[in-house]
Amino acid sequence: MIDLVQLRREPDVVKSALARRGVSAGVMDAVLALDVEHRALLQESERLRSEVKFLSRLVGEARREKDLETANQLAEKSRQLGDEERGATEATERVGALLREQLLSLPNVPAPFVPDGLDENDNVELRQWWVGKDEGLEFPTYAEHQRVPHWEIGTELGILDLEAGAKLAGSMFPLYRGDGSRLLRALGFFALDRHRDAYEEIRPPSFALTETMMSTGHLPKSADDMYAIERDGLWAIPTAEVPLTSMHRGEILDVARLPIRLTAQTACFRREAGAAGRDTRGLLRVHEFDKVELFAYCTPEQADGAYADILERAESLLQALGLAYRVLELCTGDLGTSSARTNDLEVFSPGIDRWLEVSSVSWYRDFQARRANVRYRTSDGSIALVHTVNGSALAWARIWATLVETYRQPDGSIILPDVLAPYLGGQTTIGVRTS
RNA sequence: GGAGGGAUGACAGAGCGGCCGAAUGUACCGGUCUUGAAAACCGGCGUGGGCUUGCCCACCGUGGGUUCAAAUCCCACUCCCUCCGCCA
Repeated sequence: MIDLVQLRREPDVVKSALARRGVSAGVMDAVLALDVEHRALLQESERLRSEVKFLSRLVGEARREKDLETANQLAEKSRQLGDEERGATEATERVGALLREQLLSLPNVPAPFVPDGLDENDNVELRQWWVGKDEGLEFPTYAEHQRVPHWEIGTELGILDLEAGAKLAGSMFPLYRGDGSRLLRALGFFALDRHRDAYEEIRPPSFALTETMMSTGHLPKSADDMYAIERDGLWAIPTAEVPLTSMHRGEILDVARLPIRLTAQTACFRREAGAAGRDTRGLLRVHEFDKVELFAYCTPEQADGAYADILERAESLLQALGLAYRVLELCTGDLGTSSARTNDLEVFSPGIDRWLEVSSVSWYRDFQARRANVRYRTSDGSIALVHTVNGSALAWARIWATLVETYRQPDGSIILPDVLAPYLGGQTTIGVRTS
């Protein structure tokens, strides 16, 4: 949620910032008008309330002095005012709810340097990385045996069984088996271990309350993109960002504790409601995938550092795995609702000849903290909203796909990067022919 | 799933219709004293909102209700604790 006080104080600044994200001036003016109306109603209902309280005190005093006649008169007057107040309060709440609803639907103010644009085509590529780039090597040319899509490799080696997954839960619910399942497990352990030096590992619930979903901005906007368990009022989390952002909901943190850095691997559930028919093959787009998330609660001053650290860690994982990738600065049109700035990492998948998003690092400024009411006490005793920053490191389904394609050998087997060996009992090959 | 007990400020813990936004203690901040510290003493010490910046309003788990007036009474829900049952 954006800052209403700021909107009130510098409407033109906020208006022009949100105009970059396609919010019309008319919408903003409507919000401002609601705010004016709300405050006027609030003043009136508070005035009435104050009077009722004052009269009630007099009733008590009159009673104590046994002046029942005065007491009854005052009580009658107070009752009338009370009726009036009830009406005023109802109106105030109705307008307040409307205002809040409008405010919740507004996106975050983008960082000044975020490029203008309509959609993903206007994102700006910042850099690319591949093995040997520093030594002057060109972008890798992939051989024929690497130009095989992962779903074919998976079937051939018996490590990915999409039909079995579909049988159990419908299409786009993958089932990994044998060494494929072990590889997935290894990737998660590998990443979590690398973040252990600075991030506390969390294993949160996979479901969250509506209130929790509101905090991150996933509700009310993205309800159709999430799985709901209506009977119990729960939603399946689309990312660990959801529980991590709400871990300190409603708290006032001591500034000495900041930044609080957390990491978690969870299953991520996505209905992909708007993506029917797109990227349906293999692991490109699935309803459930595992992802390690990095997260930080911090002061505004710490936000840049926290952001850089998360981005660096995500890149470092890709480099350790030897996968070619590029870094994008998302344009205003492709930015998530809650985000002020986002960098996507896309890995190059040779089997399908495409860049695949495997990480998204975002700075939310105080947008989520305002919804979730996460604050901190500064050294001078005042209270301010924290900033939240998070990023994936990494989303494993697409990494899994890219790994088996990139490291496929002429004989069809896979030789994995050595860094994974400790997590695979020393094994680095899949599908080696022993004969 | 059954029975009972509970939820009050950072923490502990009073209050159980009327100056109660809330006693008291601890912690914390400032001061006096001291060479310094501790102790002692004095003062301060929740959050959010509105406007005429001095006042007003809201908040005692959550949501309703009763009343002139609710932390206090009634109803529902949530969570925690104890016991029983079931269970990986």
